[in-house]
Amino acid sequence: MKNEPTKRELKKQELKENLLQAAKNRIKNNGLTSLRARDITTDAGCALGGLYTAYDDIDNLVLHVNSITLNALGTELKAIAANHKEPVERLIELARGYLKFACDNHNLWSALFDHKMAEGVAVPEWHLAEHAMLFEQIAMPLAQLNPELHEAELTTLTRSIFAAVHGIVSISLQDRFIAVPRKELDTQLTQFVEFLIKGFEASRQQ
Amino acid sequence: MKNEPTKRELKKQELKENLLQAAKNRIKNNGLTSLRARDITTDAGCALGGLYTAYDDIDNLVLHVNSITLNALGTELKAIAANHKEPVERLIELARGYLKFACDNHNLWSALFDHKMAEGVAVPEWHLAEHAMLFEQIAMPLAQLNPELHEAELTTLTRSIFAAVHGIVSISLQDRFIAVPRKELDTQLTQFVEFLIKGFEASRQQ
DNA sequence: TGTACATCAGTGAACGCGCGTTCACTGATGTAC
DNA sequence: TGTACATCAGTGAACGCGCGTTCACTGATGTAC
Repeated sequence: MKNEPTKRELKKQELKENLLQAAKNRIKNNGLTSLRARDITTDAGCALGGLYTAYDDIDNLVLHVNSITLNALGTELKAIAANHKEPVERLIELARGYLKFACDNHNLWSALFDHKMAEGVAVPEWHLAEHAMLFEQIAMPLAQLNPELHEAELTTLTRSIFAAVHGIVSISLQDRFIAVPRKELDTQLTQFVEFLIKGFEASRQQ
Repeated sequence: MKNEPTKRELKKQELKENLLQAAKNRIKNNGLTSLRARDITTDAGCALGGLYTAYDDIDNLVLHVNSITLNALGTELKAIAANHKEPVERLIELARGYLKFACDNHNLWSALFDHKMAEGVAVPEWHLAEHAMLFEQIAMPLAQLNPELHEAELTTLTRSIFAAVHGIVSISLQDRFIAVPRKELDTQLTQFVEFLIKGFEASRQQ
């Protein structure tokens, strides 16, 4: 017969969840850099050592927070895709959605890119799959726009467009460079993606 | 009368230079993350404390290394600009040059972006000026392409193009994502900038 | 030029702090009868 | 259902390490006469 979750298992699950939420909120409010095990466990209401019964180490915990973030982003982008069927429009709205998400969740979003795995430790498979899901959102309208595109070309183009949009969003949100008002940034990004698609279509028609 | 540099001043200058080169080579070979004061001073042939007679702290030393890197990049880009007068071609070659530089000086180039100033400490003016010099290289051919562009538009467009190219180069050189062969990357980047300019010109002619 | 003193760049051992991780212990939960 | 024992999740003090920075000291360089 199927095992009921025991009281022990329930408590463990609850602890994991508490730690996860505590870590997420810490990152959200103070950024990844200042994340400390002691703060997380204090917030989660358990002892310092408790963290290590629930997760292998802090890296592992951060990975799970990033997973939540990535899925939240995925959900938003999928909603956008559902609301904009026309491919060009969809691509533009996806870019705008990405900017919005990055602005609204600045620290969580930064953690996605700032977090480096310990040397020689590979990113787990399930996390890579979550990345792929996002790329899929860009690849679909692109394929629709150019049905004759080969698989390899599509992958390449998807990557480049993501990287370009990410680059623009990224540079604008860094303190390193002069901040641009959110509204203006949105306009710029929209324009940029329009240029890009226009250029892409133009070169196709030659 | 003008003071000759004393023997003391000469030695001090030599020490500064040794430390600078040692730090640069450490970053070049092992990356910014694993940079340690002890390694630098060992390599430079001075005692640990010596570092603090020449530079305020490690951050300051890294800033000077980044300055060297930025100027090396600037020199290469200027040479490219000099060799390609036609604006579209020049923009493409600048992008390719940026990719080449990033590949050839991976760790030094990464340090440019990975290095964060200590909280609340601003990047010094002279270093910001070095940034501006690079943007200038992009802005010039863009202005040539569209003489009627306003100052603000030009700045904006320059930033976006830099950010997009940087994003593509950046994502390709991170271990996080699957590596793309250098040669192929070069082709992709060239294509991408071509699209961009084509789209930009098309939207101008409307 | 030579001597005696003053300065200060450079030394390196020691400090100090942050902080992730461990581990001997304990008390709540589970199991056997 | 109740009792006695076994297990193991969770505890938190202590460990350990890395590493930037300091500071009392010294020996080379500079200065005064």
